[in-house]
Amino acid sequence: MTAQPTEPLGRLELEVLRYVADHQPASVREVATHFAKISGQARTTLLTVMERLRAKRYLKRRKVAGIHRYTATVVQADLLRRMVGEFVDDVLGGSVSPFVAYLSRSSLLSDNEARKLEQLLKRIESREQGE
Amino acid sequence: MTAQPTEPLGRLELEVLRYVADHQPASVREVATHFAKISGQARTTLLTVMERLRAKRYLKRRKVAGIHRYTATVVQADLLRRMVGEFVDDVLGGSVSPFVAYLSRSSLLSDNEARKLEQLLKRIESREQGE
DNA sequence: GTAAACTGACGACGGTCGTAGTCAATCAAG
DNA sequence: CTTGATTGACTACGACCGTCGTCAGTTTAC
Repeated sequence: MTAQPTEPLGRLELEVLRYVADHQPASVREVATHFAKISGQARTTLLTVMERLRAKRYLKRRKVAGIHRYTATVVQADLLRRMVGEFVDDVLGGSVSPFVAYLSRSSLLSDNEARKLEQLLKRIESREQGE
Repeated sequence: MTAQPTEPLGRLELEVLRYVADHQPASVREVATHFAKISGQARTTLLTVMERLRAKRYLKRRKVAGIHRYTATVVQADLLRRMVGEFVDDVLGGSVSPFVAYLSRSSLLSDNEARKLEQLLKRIESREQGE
């Protein structure tokens, strides 16, 4: 396994990384145009963020026709999965049940589904202890 | 509903808040002693963090026998649920599937359970679209 | 080929957070 | 009481991050 980048990311950094991952290989201009539209940042802001992402090894770039095109160094699914793990550890203190509580009340689930999920998670929780 | 505090929290702030919530009403000294043991911070660091938490309305305090005792203003379960929501929105971009991916590979689930979970998720995802 | 547009390197700044020291006030012990 | 420990207000500082301007170099369009 190639050494994964592990530095923490800020909110915008994360959003940018996600956007790039979904539109690779992306130029600064493209990304900047997108974020200008949805949240108004200046082009250089995105340039900076993308370069920081590159310094942190989440992005790499290569010059194509005089313009840098950025791509993610990590498969997005892997990244997200790892971040879920960090979140569960750091924020939820290792317990997964708040997630279920969230899902249960999010109106994304029927009562029946929520019950099933909770059952499932109960089993998980009991195993979680011995970590 | 009483206006919930909504400011973002840093990692330590969160940990402290959790600790206080689990040991209320807690004094600075108690909290500081705990964190000194597990991560080595100075007493004044905890004082600062707890006061910031209070400024953000996550903690309140009252003087008992000459010493301030802090308590959480929010039920921990509610707090966690809300943070899960923020996490899902900000980090996962509104989709719950990375969470399931995490669970599936966390060896906390049997293959069979993972299958069930993924089935459940599929139903959720199809509804998630129109949010 | 000259002007206009675009690109990217660099520097900067303010806010937040983790960190902690200083110092004054308070409390407890002799 | 006087003294030593405890408590808490205040100040500070560095790292990180979101933010962007400037400016020089490059590419494009006449």
